[in-house]
Amino acid sequence: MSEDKKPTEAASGNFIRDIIVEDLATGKTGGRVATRFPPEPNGYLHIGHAKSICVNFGLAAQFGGTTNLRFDDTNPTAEDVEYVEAIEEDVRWLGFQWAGMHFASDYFEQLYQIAERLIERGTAYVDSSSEEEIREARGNYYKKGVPTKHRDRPAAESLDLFRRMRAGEFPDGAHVLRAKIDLTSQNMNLRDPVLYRIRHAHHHRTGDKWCIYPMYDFAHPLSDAIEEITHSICTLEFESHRPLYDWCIREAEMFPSRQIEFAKLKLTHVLMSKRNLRELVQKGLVSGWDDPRMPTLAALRRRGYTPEAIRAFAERVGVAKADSVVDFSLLEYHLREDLNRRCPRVMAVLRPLKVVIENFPDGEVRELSAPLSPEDPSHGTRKVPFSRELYIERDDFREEPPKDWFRLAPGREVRLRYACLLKCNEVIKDAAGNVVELRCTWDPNSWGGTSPDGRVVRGTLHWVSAAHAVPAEARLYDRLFSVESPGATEGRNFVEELNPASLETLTDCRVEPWLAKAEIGARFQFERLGYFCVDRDSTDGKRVWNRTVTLKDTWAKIEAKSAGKKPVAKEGSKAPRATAPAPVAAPASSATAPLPLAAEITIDDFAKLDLRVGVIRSAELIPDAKKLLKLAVDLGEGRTRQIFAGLRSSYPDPAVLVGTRVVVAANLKPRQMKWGLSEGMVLAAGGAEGDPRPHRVLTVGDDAQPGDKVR
RNA sequence: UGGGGCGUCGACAAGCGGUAAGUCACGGGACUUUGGUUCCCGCAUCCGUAGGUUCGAAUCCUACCGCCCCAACCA
Repeated sequence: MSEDKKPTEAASGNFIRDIIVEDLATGKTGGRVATRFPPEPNGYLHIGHAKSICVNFGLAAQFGGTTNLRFDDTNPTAEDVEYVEAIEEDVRWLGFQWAGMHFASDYFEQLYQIAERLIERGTAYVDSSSEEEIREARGNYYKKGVPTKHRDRPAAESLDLFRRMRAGEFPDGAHVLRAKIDLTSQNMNLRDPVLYRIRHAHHHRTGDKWCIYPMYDFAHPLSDAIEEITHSICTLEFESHRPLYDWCIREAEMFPSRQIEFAKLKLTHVLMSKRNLRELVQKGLVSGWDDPRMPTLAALRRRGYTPEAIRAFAERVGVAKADSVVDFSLLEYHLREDLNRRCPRVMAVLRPLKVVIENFPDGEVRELSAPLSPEDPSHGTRKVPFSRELYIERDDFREEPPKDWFRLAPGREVRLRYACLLKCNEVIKDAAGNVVELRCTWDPNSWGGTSPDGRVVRGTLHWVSAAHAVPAEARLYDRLFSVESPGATEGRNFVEELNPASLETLTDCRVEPWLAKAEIGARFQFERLGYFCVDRDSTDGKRVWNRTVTLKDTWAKIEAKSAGKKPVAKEGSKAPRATAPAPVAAPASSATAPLPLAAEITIDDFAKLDLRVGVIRSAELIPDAKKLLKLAVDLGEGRTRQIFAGLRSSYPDPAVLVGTRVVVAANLKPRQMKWGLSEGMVLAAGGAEGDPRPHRVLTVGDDAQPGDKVR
């Protein structure tokens, strides 16, 4: 990279960048970089397209090049103007500007002329066979293709037919123009691919001017060539089309655009195919293409995602050729990062619980000035009213607080953000026993929220003044699917994998008065809750707030962990069963350490494990391994299995394990380790409280026989 | 019974013969008037497997294994 045009961002390179740098160095493209984003206007753009947009526009921009927006509108029966406008809007929203906007249909005349030339040269011919006949003659992966009877028809005859095809003399399917390449090619795309077909259909741009339309494989390379695109970046599935791409350009003797393929973006917990998305819409499982739970750009925009976050995400994901599925949490990370930087902080109570401050004068209203961003003073401040009756979040009060709880509870003291310290004296319940009100007292010396005497108050709660807060609706969105790969499980429809809690609508929320006139699309952080934006369903009287994404919730994690810690099977417990819905020991794929249950492992996954009773016949330390023990486990299979388990720290003297009846995941793929093959995994659980040992193996009663199934 | 592509930490992903970057996730800690942010620390003796070449291999060679794509008049 000795020349001036090098990547501006020193981020790790990618292979396309390398190719461009190389091309620039050798002057292959005349020092020019031109890319294009070529959507077919037959649907809405989604997050997967966003990556492609970022790659095309990003790469060109990085090298001072240009990017065209080109609609690949060669199939009139599938396409519509409605989509071209939506696509334009999405690209613009993402923050990109195209150098030129084109349509493949603009080139129809040119393309037609090229086709005629091919016929004259004898490299294309009109085939009058039926679709089935052509398919049959084309052969398959193992059978070479054979010519149809029209392959050697004189050029003049083909030309005449082709002109009459254009003139509309024939019905759909009567003839087709084919490239004459190689019927015996191992690449099916080269077995005389169809170049033109007859379609008496109205085109969204050319109207009824044409009744023959070029195929993608013909139109795409030539459109690239016409626009002198230097690097035509597309996805992996077009790799085997590249020889045809090159053939078309060579035969047409045009600008040598080069096709480069990369892996398209896939995300966990998300369905991206047009077919699946349409099904969600048509079945009414979502409210529409821009339902904030959809992966379309229109939906993400409505949900409150920012273009910056999506671009940063795309950059981080990288460009490579390996099929991959990116963690949804990576997208959320970039979203939060951007939102954290830009959003003002405000207070809103989603599930109100009334608090009456008994020692605060009735009717008095104090106003406090609170910063809109504790970190960035440039956001300014706003006024927040404070009075005798407030609302706090229901979730912030527990009558019987768990361990480590530092929010409100009877007799406990918390801080009301920016206001004061507050102590709960009494809990008022309705006839049904529901908590309906808290009677509290405040410390008048703590105004502002400071501790007057240095006493430590760990919890800080958000709140609103009951009389001043404005009612609002909140739509709490979560992932649409509860499984990592929706639709991937055999025999199960993705509809069954929808997350039943993907939308929770709360209609009785209260937000601080400053928010009463927030504009549609405006984004805020509701302190301690998440990022929200105003939905277009809002009315003057009532705003509707979309939750874009929650804040990270360490407390939820702590609570989940302590709930999961309840032992499913204690050491020496009798029955060989692990019935708890939240098993504490998860099968680590690496068998290097029995981990506490990782959140990604679902109950379904756990159910797939074949858990069997095994008796440890020998156990020894591995001299050069920090964590591993080498076990020989008898599963009643007539031999022992060798299993490496990360239990060394828990059992410094492995001899005590010999003879122990343990639970073994028997159907895991054997894993080759440095010291040999590990053929399974011994389940272990986190130690009981106070137990210094990190893990204990799950054991079963003496009556269990090696090989017994554990349920 | 064919052709093409790809296999590096739980997920992405650098690396291009000189001895495994980074990010997310995860775990631990500091700080904190958001259990947020921020900041520290930890997290692949190993690069699908097996051989080979080399002083030296994730990088080169060979074989094997696994996954993805291709037999539309879709794009």
